Amino acid sequence: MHVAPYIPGEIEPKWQKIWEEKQAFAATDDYSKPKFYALIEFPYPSGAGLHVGHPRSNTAMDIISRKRRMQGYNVLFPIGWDAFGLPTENFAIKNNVHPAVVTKKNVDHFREQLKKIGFSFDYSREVDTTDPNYYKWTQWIFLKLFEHGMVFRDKTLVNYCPNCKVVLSNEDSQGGKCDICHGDVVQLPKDVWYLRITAYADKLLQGLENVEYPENIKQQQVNWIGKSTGAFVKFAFAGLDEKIEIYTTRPDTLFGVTFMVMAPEHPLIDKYADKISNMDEILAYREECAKKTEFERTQLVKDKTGVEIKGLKGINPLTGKEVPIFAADYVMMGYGTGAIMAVPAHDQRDWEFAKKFGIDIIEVIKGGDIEKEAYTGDGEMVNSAFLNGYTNKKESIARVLEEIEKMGIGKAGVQYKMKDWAFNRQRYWGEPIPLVHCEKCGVVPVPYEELPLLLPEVEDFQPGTDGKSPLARIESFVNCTCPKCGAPAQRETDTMPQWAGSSWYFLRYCDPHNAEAFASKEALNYWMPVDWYNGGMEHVTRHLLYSRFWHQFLYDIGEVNCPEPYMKRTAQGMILGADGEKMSKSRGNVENPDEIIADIGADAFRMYEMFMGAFDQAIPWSTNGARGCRKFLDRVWRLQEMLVDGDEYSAELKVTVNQTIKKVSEDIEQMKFNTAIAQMMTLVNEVYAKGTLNHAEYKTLLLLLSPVSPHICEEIWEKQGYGAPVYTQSWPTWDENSLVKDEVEIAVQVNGKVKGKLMIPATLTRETAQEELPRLPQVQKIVDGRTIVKVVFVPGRLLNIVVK
RNA sequence: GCGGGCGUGGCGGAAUGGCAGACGCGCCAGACUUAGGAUCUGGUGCCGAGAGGCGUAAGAGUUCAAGUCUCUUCGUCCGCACCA
Repeated sequence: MHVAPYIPGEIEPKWQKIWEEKQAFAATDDYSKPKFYALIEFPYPSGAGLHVGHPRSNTAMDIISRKRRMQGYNVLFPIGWDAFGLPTENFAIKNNVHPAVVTKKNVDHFREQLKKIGFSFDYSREVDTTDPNYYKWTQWIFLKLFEHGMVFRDKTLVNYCPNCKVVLSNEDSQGGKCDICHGDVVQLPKDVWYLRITAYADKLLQGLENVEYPENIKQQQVNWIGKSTGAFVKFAFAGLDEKIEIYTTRPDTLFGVTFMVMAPEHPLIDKYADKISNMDEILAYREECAKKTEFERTQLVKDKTGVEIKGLKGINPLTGKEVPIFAADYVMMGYGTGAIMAVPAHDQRDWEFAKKFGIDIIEVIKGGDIEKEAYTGDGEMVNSAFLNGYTNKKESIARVLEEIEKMGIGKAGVQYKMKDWAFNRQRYWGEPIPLVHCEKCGVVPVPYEELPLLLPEVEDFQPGTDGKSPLARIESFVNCTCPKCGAPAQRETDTMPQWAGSSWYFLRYCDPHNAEAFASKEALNYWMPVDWYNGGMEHVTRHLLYSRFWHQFLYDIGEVNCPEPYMKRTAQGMILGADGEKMSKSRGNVENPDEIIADIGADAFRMYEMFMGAFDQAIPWSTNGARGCRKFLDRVWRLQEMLVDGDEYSAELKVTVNQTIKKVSEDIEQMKFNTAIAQMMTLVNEVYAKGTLNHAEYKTLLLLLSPVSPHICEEIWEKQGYGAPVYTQSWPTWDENSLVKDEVEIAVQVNGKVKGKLMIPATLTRETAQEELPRLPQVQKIVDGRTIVKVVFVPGRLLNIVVK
C-alpha cells in the first residue's frame, strides 16, 4: 500500500487546533485523582522572540507531562509571562511606545511561537505578572512581609548601575556586572528597601536536605548563602570609652593578634576623626578604594594596600596589649562587622599585609613555617596562656569561647555571605511598592482592601536623573492621604524588581482566577508542592533562592501547606550555536525555531532538541542532525506501507518491542531522552530489516513516540482508525518475561580478553554454564590446552575462562 | 584560592564493574529512479594484505574483568571569590 507523503506543515496546525478546541490538556479540579504538577520557568517575553534554546526545557517537561497524563495523572502543566522588567522598559523608551503595548505584542508573539511547537500547556491558566489581577497578590504578599517585619529601610552602600540608573541586589550584580546591561556596577550610599532574606538563611540551607535537586545546584546555593561559624569579639580603643566589635572564625588564635584592620568606610573612623592625626591620608585612601574597579579588586588581590590609623589603638581583650589599627580595603564593610583582628601567623591575607607593613608575626600554633607563609593547619598551641598545650582546633575554639563569654567580651556567632535583598528599583515597569510616607506616622502600608495599587499611566518613562523613579514625577500618584491619620502623605515611588512576580507564580497557577485570595486553600493543598521543576542554571542563586524564601515565609504565616515549593529540580544544558559558541545576535549564530519548523516540522524539531545529546549538557546545534530526526519520522510514517494484520506482537519483534517500552518509560523519567529516542530508532530499524509490522506493534510505537512527536502520532493513529486520540490512550506496559530472546549470544573470554562468540539458551543457569560450557569443543579450542583456574559466567553477557 | 563538573571515532554522543563506540550526523560503495535536501542495501575507531595487534587525556593500583572504582598528574568548562 502506498501512503501520501508526510507533510508536517498540514498535520501540525490541524492537531494543534483540535487540542485547543477540546481543551485536551486542561488540568481538572477533580482533587480525587493523583496529581502531577510539572513546571517550567515562565518566559520573559522579549522582543527577540524564541531561539532554539528556549524550547528545550519546555519540550522535556512536555514529554514528561504527556506521559504522565497517559499514566492516569491529573497533570498541571501551566504557562505564563514574567513580563515586568527593564529590557521591555528600555525598548519602550527607545521606540517611544508604552511598555504595556510592547509587552502585549511580545506575549502574543511568544504564545504563537509556543503553540506552533505543540506544547501541552494548560492555556486556560495563563498568568501575566503585569496584570493588576496578578500583581495585586504580589503586593499583598509584600504587605504580609512588611507586616511581619521582613521589610526594612536602610542607608548603606548599594550596588548601583549608572547605565540602567537603578539599584541592584547582590544577586543581580554578581561579578560586579549589571545583570541587565552587563556594565560595571558601582557602590553608592543610598536609602534602600530590603527584604530580610538573611533571616531565612538557615531555613534555606536546611530545606535543601528535603528536596531532590542536583548536587551542583545545592552546592551553589550553599556557597551563595555562605554560612560560617565563629565569634564576635570586642576590642577596646586605647584611652577611649569605645569598643569595636570584630568577627572571626578563629577565636583560638586571639593571642596571635598583632594588628587590626577596619574597612575604609567604617563609621567609627568618622566618629573619632578628631583623634586621628592622619585623617587626610585616610580620606584620600578611602576615595582611592571607591574608584577601584571590580577587576582591580579581584585580579590584583595579592597586592594589599592600607593606611595606619594614627591616633587609634586597639587593646587585645585577653592580653591587654595595644595593637595598631589599619584601614585597608581587603576588609569590607559588607561582611561581618567591617573590622577584623589580624593574626598574620595563621591567616594568609593578614600575613601578606604584615610582611608589607613590617608588622610582628606571632606564632600561636606550631606546625608550619610562619616565615614563609601563614600556617592554617592544626597543631600544638603556644604563646597562648590558658590555651597552651591544646592540639585540636575544635577544642581550643570551645575553650576560648567559654573564656571570652565568661569575661563578657565576646560570644559565638554565625555570619552569612548572602545579604538582605535590595528590593526597590527606580524604574517604571514594575509593581508599585504599596507603602506611604507620612510625616507624622512614618512609613504606613497601603490597606489590603486598596490593592491592587495600580501602576499609573505616564507619558514619559525615562528614569529620573535624580535617582528617582518616573513615578515620582506624577503628582496625582505621589500625593495621597495617610491611611492611618488621614494627613497629606506621599507614596513610595519605586517599583519592585523583576524577581518579585516570579517568586510566587507557581502558587497562582493552582487557582489563577481567584479574586478572593492568591489561591484557594483547597487548590494549594491539592497541587502544591510542585512535583518537578525544570529550568536554567542561571537562576540557581536568584529566582530559585528568592522564591524558596517567599514560599518559606508564606508557610511560616500559614498561607501554604508545604515548607518547600519544589520537590524536584532539574536543569537543562544550553543549546549553543553551530560554531560551539553561545547563541547571540552579534555572533550571528542564532537559530530561529520558526525557520526550523518550516523546514522539518515541529515534531522533528522537538525530537532533535531531545536527541542531540545529554539533556543537562551544553550542546552545539546541528541542522543536519535535526534533519536526521525528520528522516526518522519519515520512516515512521512509511511504516504504514508495511502493515500486516495482528493484534499481538509478532514472535520476531516481541522482545524488541518490550525492551523499547521499558527503555522509553524509564529513560523519560531520568530525562535520558536521547537514549529513549535511540531505542525507538533501533526498533524501527529492526522493522525495516524484517519488512513488515502488525497493528499491535505500530500502536505501541505510536504511543511511545507520542510524547516526543505528538502530531504525527495522532495523525497516523487517526488514519489507521485506531480509535480515540492518542492523548486519551493509556501508556503501554512491558512484560518482564519478554525482555530476552530464547537464545542469546555471549562473549567467550580468556583472562578477560574476548576470543570468540557463542550462542546459548537464555535460561542457562550460572552453575550449569560454568560446569558445561568450558567442555564445548569450540571453547576447548580457544582454551588451547591450558589449565583452567577459574570460570566466570555472567548470564546473557559472557563467559570468562581464567587460565594459567 | 574555594566549590562543582567534564576529558571516549571526523562530529553529537552510547555503555547496572561484564563483548567500548548503541543511535544519529558525515563519509565510502552499490541498487533503484518521473534526478531528490529523495529512498533502499552494505561498509565506516586506529595499525595491518592477513592472521592478529592496539585503543576511552597520561601514569599507577584494586579485580577473573576497569571508560566505569581508588590514587597521582595534565587539560578543560562552570560558579563564587581578599567572606576574616
